[in-house]
Amino acid sequence: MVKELDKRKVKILKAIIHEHILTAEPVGSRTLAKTYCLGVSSATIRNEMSDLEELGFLEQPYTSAGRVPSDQGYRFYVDRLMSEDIHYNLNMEKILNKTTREKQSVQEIISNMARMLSRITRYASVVSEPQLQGTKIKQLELIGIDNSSVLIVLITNTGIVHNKIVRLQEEITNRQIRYLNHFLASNLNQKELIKLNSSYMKELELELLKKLDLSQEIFSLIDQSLRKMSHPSDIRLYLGGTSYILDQPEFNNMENLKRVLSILDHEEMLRDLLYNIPDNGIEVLIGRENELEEMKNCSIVFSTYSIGNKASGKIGVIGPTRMEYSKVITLVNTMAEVLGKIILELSR
Amino acid sequence: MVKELDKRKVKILKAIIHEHILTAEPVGSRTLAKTYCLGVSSATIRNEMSDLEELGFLEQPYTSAGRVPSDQGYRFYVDRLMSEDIHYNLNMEKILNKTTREKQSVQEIISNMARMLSRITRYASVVSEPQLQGTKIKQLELIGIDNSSVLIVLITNTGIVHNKIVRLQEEITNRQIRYLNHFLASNLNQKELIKLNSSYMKELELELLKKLDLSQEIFSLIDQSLRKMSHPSDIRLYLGGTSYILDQPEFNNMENLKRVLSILDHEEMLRDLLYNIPDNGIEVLIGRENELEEMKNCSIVFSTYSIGNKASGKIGVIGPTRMEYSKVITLVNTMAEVLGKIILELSR
DNA sequence: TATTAGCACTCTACACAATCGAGTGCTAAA
DNA sequence: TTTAGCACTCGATTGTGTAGAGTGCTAATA
Repeated sequence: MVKELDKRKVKILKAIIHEHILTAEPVGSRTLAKTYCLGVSSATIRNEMSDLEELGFLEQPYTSAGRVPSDQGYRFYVDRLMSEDIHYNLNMEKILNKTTREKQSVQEIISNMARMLSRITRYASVVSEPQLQGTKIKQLELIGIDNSSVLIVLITNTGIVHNKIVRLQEEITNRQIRYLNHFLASNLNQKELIKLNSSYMKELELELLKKLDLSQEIFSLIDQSLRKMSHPSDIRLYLGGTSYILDQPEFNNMENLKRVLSILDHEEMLRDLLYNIPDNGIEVLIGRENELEEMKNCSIVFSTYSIGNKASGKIGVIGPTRMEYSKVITLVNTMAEVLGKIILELSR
Repeated sequence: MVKELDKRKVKILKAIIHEHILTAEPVGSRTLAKTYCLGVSSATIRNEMSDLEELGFLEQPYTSAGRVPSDQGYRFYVDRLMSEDIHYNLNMEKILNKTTREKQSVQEIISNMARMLSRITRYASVVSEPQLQGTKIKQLELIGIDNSSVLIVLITNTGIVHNKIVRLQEEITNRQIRYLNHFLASNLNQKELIKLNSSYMKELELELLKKLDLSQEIFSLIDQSLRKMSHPSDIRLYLGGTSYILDQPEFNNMENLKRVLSILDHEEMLRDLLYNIPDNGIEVLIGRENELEEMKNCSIVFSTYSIGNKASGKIGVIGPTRMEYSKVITLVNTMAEVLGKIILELSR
């Protein structure tokens, strides 16, 4: 689809993108000729720029202004040009390892990661907990609170703890709870959450009822809770650095700003956004490439972190289209890797 | 300290405050004379306004502009004048009761409360979990995860669940965990968290070690975790409607906006702010009355919700100084009451 | 003595014009 | 094919004038 660009066009496009990322202003041919050693005059550059615009890589805010990279321009940059720029020094990994490998719960680590990521990039960051879908139950245990309510505690092999209080219509004894715990431990521990479909659960229920004189209420509540806890909407999101958005000149405009912040303010929207990102490695959505009209001036750089070899959670950054892609991408990649490793290690 | 104002001055001050809350603009004498039936001419109002300014209740953005209420002006309004305005219809309570009393955990209810509060007031809202300080342990239970790590689950009588994974240097058997659970249940359940000072815990530790062949490690970890879980910094805050701030004309100015949003972005700051608010009923901090320079253009209306008769958590609103105090105060009050009641009911 | 009409004055906001300058596109020469 | 040169465009900036809302003061009035 994309026509090949000759070498000089590529060079110029790249220079324009660099300059624009730096200044946030439209880039003109003279500035370009002066500050970058392109070996041609501004007139030539002008002609090339005109071509690049026609090809869709650049945009002109108004006649006789400089050019600004289009979404397609950034896309080309990210896909083809950027790799040459990645010199970003990544002993980062060591630093991350050190600072996060203190005695912390997985959830604390994730929250810290979000904070760090936004502090380093100066963009807003979002990190999700590991999905429960792909993970196994490490422990499922009931704790009796009083004679008609119990706390269901789910610990996954990824170290995430979920809990839910359920209230029963009828009473339950400690003996029954002990039996249930025993039963659940032997039938559910080490099972993958995703395999607990309703037919399997039905089977278990029947088996349980044979052995224990207890109405089906408690079991169906456990079933429901498990379903709820492993539902995407129960996965927590951690965000950091929302207010960095304000530092970006493109959001000096109240309209744009309001749009973006209202998305970050609504967790369910954010969640939708994340879950529409495919799971394969790093994913960059530039401008209108994401489906939210409100985010048309934003780019989204997200990676899936994996625990072992299971796709698991998302980590990434939301910033203006004029983003420092090379830095952000390497950083997000590294952090995704480190996060996956840390959680894996903790879940050993 | 505050000189008594004669009746007419009060009437005028009140009119100005009303008008300014409505329009967000400086209020002039002519407008006032026309729209409010004050029975005097604009000239008289001018004189009175001049006096009110001298007394510190009004401010003038620049010579020959209208007047704007000062912090002191709002303070006077809130303390002395507002009560007459509270007609805000509060079958609210019923609505809240209905919508929130579904099967939800305390944490979900709190989070919903924050959302509701901001949606109704159109200001940013913050709700904190109940403090752990004043509450009792309902259950403290260990769940073995593998032979060197356990999950400590704390359930308070207010229905809040905290948990923490601890990793041990040495191994621990299921039998030991069972014994520990038994021991903890009989010694700690129903105890107030605040009474678990170190001497009491020391005592328990000695007693435990007599009976169980286990190093002191696990017990001191439990002790630490309890301390950490009941520490203020572990109490979660739920905020809602951050982006409503953008709708307020006083925050069209980027500087102000950035200041406020960066506070809302930093949980620890917010926490400080909340914890400096005294615990007696509703508290209104107007403009510079709060100690954060960044929030000098904001007012804070917070109430402490109580569970039974124990002061417990905070619920409230952050908005511009030009706030609809009467509405917000009644609303926050009601929500605090309802929230307290719901949690009490759930913790029965 | 308190109130008010009247008036001069102040200051912002807004609209309009002039100017500047960075940038373009085109043309013709190298 | 490249480039120097030039006319042209258009936003940003600056300046000027005006309208209007508001004030404070003074003198007249009840």
